[in-house]
Amino acid sequence: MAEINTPEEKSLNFLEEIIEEDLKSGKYTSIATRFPPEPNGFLHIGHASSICLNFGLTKKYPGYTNLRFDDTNPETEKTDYVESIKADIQWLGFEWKNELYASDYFDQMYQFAVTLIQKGLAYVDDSTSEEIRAMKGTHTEPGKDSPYRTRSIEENLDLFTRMKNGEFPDGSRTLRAKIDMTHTNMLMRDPILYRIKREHHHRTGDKWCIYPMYDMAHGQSDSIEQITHSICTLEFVPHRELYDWLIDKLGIYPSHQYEFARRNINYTVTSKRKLLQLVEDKFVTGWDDPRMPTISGLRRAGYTPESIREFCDRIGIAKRENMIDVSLLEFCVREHLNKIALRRMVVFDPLKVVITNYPADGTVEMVRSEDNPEDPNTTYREIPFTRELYIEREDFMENPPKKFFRLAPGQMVRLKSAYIIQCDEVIKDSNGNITEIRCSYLPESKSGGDSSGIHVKGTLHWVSVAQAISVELRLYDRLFRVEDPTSEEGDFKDYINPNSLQVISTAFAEPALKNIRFSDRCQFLRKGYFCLDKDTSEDKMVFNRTVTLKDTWAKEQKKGR
RNA sequence: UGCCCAAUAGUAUAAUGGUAGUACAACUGAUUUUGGUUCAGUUAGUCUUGGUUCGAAUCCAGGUUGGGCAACCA
Repeated sequence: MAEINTPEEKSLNFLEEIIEEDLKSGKYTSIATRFPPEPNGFLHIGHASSICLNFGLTKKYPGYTNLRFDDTNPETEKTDYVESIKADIQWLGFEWKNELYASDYFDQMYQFAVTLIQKGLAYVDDSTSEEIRAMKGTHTEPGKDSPYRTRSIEENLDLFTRMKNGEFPDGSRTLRAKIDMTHTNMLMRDPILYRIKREHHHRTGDKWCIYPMYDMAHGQSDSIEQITHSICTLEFVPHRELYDWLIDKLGIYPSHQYEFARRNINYTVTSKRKLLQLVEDKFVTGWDDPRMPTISGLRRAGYTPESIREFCDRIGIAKRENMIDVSLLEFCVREHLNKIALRRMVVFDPLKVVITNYPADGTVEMVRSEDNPEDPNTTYREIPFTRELYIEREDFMENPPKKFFRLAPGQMVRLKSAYIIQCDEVIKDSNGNITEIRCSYLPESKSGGDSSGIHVKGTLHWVSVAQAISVELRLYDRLFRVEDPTSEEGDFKDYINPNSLQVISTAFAEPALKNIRFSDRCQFLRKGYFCLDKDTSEDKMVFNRTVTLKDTWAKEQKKGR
């Protein structure tokens, strides 16, 4: 990526400030961060923000970022998810230093637990989960000590070993930290460190029947990897006290946890649980459905890594609750696509136009049009122009309102890269439906050599009937009809946008579209940005709409109504 | 009636005791062979009450509002 070396005027976010201070004071000479996904779902746009943050920090400052799968709950975790997560991070354009797993450290974590027992800081509790909950107290009442809290170190050591050896049934015993049952921070009221769970682990198989809890695993993994800045979301703030307590009592490398606010985006949801529901209940076709806010969904929709990185960069990071306008994401992708997309003409809803003064002998005239007017070195493609064309049905009105710059009886428009035409006659069927428009063209108005002296306000996209190829279009819109489906009454699924997908099975495209590859991005003139979908087959090309073009005319019409 | 975190235009984010700025959105206008792009402009903000100070978005105190915390989830 060619970064322009302008003087750094952009202000630092609060983490960059902390890091610069740490570097300046000599606390660290380089930093280490990690991205710690749990492999139990697909990555979404919120994760992209965290990825850009963690990897971005070590791109900006000396250091590196590890990818560490937080796989301490074998019940929900799968290798499939590991693969999709890796692919998504790479697609976003980031490289991790080491690919690691919390499960790599199970032996060390077990030793840490033993150490705590030996120091009299952990004990085996025989209480049921109901009993533990009951003794935990509430926000306003202190908890009560478990009757097993005073067991001897020897007994705890023996019991914990036997827990590991599989001598006790699932859920019958836990290892708990011995802290303070009256602590104002509920997490410090003797948190559970280890539980018995006979579950096949995606990496360690059946080696273990006890697994560490998040608090016993995360900070310890950070410490083992000597992570300097462990960045997580705000809901982990109360965990920091326990994070620090464990590192302190264990006397291991002091990683530090910092928290930022997770990013929320309107008109969508970003909770793995809800996303999973949308997939399972078939509201979408899969995790990579282009309407999903997952990285794979955005990728399939045609978003570019550059545009997502730009978006994450623009929204920044902070510690306050937020709801980001999805229009910023759309702005970022339009901004990038405008620079790189190949211009093509596709008619979504055809209306036949016959140029009555054009030769009726089957003449095919090739006109030239730029692939991208934004590119000073643009290439060109040839488009066949003939007597019979299709234009967009919405581009013609028999009784147009004021400011309608398109085709209407007696009105003139330019056909992009071709000629100016004038509408002479409207042909209707017996039901009064318009079936054809008869026009005349101005031969001297050809693009590139226009000597007609006539200026028209409207330019239309078009395709030649005989040479048109038919393609399928999938027009995606936002998944929800309300900004925040989670805060509405009832189930969030009640607020799904019923028109989030419109399929046009036969649209008419200029022949050059045939040569489009999967890596290409297109702008269908006046319609939006599109990319080839994986459902494309030998007989039919399928295109997904990434985003529409800004449409001030549509806005104008809405105001009128 | 606990503990923790936060509060700046509609949205997001700067200003780190000294001119409240930027981007998106919205709205005007100019340019345009895409009603796109580009360009120019407009609207719009420090939660509240006190205090410290020559001076407060910033520091302090009280209040208000929003969020998190009582899974053998992460």
